[in-house]
Amino acid sequence: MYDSENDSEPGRGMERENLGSEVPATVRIVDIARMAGVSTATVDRVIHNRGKVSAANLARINAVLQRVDYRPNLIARTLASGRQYVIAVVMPRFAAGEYWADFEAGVAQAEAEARRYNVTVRRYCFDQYDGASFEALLATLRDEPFDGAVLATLFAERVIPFTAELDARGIPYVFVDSDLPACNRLAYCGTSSFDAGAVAARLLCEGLEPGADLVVGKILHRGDGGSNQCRERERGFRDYLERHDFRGELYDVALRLDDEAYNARRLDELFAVHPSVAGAVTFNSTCYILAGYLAARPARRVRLVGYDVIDRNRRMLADGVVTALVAQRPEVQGYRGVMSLCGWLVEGRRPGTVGNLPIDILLKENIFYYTNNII
Amino acid sequence: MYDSENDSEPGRGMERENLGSEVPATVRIVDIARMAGVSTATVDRVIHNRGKVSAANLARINAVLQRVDYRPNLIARTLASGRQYVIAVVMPRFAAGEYWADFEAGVAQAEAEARRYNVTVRRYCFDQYDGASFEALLATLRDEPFDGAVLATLFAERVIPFTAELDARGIPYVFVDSDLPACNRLAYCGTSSFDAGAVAARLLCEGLEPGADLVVGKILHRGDGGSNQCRERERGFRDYLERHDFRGELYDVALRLDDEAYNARRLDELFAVHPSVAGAVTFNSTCYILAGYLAARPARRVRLVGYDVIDRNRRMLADGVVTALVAQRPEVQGYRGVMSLCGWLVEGRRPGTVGNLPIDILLKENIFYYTNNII
DNA sequence: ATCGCAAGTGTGTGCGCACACACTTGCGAT
DNA sequence: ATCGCAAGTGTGTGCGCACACACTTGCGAT
Repeated sequence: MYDSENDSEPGRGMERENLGSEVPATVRIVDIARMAGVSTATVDRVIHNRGKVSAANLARINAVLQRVDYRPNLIARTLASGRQYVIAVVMPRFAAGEYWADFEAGVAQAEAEARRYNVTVRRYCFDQYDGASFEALLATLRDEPFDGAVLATLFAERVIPFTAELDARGIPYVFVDSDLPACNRLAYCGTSSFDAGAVAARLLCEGLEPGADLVVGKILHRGDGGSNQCRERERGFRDYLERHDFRGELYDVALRLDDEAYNARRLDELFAVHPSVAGAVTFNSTCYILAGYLAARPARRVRLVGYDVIDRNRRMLADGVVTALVAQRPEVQGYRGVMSLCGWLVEGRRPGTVGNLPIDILLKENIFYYTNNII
Repeated sequence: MYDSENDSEPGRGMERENLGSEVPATVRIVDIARMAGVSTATVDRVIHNRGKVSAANLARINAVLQRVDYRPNLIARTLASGRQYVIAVVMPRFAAGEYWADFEAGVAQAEAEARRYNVTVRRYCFDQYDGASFEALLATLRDEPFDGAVLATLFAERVIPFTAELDARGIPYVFVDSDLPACNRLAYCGTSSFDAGAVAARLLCEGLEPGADLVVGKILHRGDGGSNQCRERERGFRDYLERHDFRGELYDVALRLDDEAYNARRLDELFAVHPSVAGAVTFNSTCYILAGYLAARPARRVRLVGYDVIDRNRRMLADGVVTALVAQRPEVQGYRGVMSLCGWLVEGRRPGTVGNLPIDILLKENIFYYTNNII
């Protein structure tokens, strides 16, 4: 049972003398200095490991620190220290309403909060469909000064060697979007892509009759095998089907971002050849492309599951064209990515290494409230 | 497209003189005082509306404030001002693993963060199944000093007159659990209970054949009509059924918290009389009671939907006994409830009045990651 | 014997703000 | 003519900490 009191509070300014061996409610550096019989500067040296302290004083001060459970006043620390930190956020460029716009909203909120701790955020954007642009951006970053980085891991093979450089420079980094456990990251803020694949599979299969086949819609990258995230989701998706004795076929169809006519031709073709298709899935946020096609052909009863609550998907879900969306709180990823780095730099507070976010399920009935995920 | 630069940063300590009519990167009170030709104290009076400023100076200072978009350094403000705030959190008493324990976790995190702004949190707990205990607690609160309150609205009829008292005392308050829009609350942090009822209905009906009947499990309160939250959810639930032409019957069954044998008897009886029952729902977190009964009788194929991811429900969901859970992020409610009040008291930052949280859907496939919802 | 230097140590200042306190001015009451 | 008082106004200090800087001490090199 919980029913505590939690009284207390400093009484600061009242008589703080004559504490004898008592530990005052809130301990300051001067208090420690007095208890250890040294000056505040020496205490400061110990607290910050600046060296130049005699073994005797070091021991004495550490003993006091131990005893009183000193917690520095971060407010005062930030005010006193002019230390400025720069956090680099490496993420895809985006237009309004796209997936990464939500991520950016989280970054922006973190930026506003982190400012008071003398932390500045700097964005570096690349083209998510062009690995070369990412490579070029990394080259730029080699000459940029920053104290920590948030890295979107879309191009996993290129991220990995870069993190080795960061390790060498002693710069901490946090992953978002998908994890690369092999790297020495300070943290990962995102969902388990593999399991998010399984969730999509479950949602898609729920109402499907045994013989049904599926379509997998894909947007091809330039010279790459697709984002790390999408590959992992697909693995999880197929794994689920396998474990649940799915008997149908999966047909890949390559779609284009901005070519509705082309997409319609490809899909018409596919449905003509395979009339048994009764479900469709995309492993990124472009499920609105398939939805747009299906909305115009209501006769085809196709269950459709995709990822990410961007405006266009949201509408299609509310309209009943999309069956379900699986989402991963991009704003939270942006917010936490920056804030976890901020906490580490400013306070030395180490975040949980793998902070897997919940995998959210959105249906027509609950989509309206899916917003406002950051605290 | 986003690809900004965001350079800048103070250069504090460098030459800050000779700024002419330029606005320095970061404006302090002394800067404003200099620009307005007054002392910092006079600026301080204007900023805090302390009065005792001549009309001429007032106008001049306000003009400067307008021009430079002054943003007080909250760090410095907090450090300088010894002002202490107390936030009262009025919530049900709980045991580990119960619903309100999650809420408390959020309160605790907020407490830790708010401490640095000289904000103290004080809990006041009542018995959620006993309206009289709530009434008694409110009586206590009349003599307690606090600067803001977070109120769980289980006993709506008793909360409403109390808020009138708070209004009279000029104390801001925030609702959690369920909203009471008629009150003058600073904010509401929680889900739309009505729509959360609809979500449960959708999840329950999804795989149900037309003629199936439903059971509604309830825990009776002492001398009350059930919590506001539960009543609203039930309204939403029934509304959904009506809108979707549900033809079956709904049978209420009154269960007891700690009397397994009793519950089994009542349920055996009910299923004997109504073998057509194929779905069950509870409108609070006690769905594990029904789940425990059904787990021991695997022959009955009953879809079961409930609320809140407490340990016992989580286990039953993972085991496949519970079909789905609807959840409302209690930790976030606790966290935001306190923090929104904190922001208001310390910074004068007004939160959004109705911050409806997302309505979360948990299935066997995504329950594992449902944790860690606070930032 | 003298100097340089590393290892220790303490004093003083400022971060931006809030607020206590002292002070000035002018006007009405006596 | 003098006093009290309200309305304005400014100076000074401290919140807890970081850090620049000056200083002392002792030892090895010359």
